[in-house]
Amino acid sequence: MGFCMNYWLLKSEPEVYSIDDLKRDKKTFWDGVRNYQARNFLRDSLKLGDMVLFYHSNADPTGIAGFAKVVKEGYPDPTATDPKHDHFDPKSNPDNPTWYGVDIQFVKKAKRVLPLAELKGIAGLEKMALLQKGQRLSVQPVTAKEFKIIEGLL
DNA sequence: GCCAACGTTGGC
DNA sequence: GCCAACGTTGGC
Repeated sequence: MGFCMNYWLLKSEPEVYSIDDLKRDKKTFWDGVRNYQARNFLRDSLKLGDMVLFYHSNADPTGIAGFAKVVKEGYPDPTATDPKHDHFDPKSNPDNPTWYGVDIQFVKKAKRVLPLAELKGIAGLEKMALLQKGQRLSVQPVTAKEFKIIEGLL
């Protein structure tokens, strides 16, 4: 760890699950991702100790609300095969899981939500995945440089 | 609530 | 394999 730590951005609608919910729970299973590209990151790329920017989408304001870290690497998402669950996927097979999640732990709340509109104007973030046109992925890589710029503002 | 940008589905 | 129709995401 440390050596090859990576950084990520996870989006959540705060009305569904906010940074305050994570603060209360201390730790949560990041479930419900049903997009293959995001799934690949969760299953293959998020590693123990990686840092996470917790992003509030569909919110007022939308933006970076806090920090978390990965405390358990990808494992199958049981909500995908639970017919009673909102995130049930009738096509997924419990013997060959399609959908994965990770456990994240609360690190800290941002002093203030850093709004998307403000991120767009910060030097050094021009290439950030979040700011690229049409970027809707709910799990995105962040570079060390981008992470440090944002950390320095919060 | 609107709608652009994507992703997925399914007929052919 | 193409692509139109449909569903979802998410900023505004």
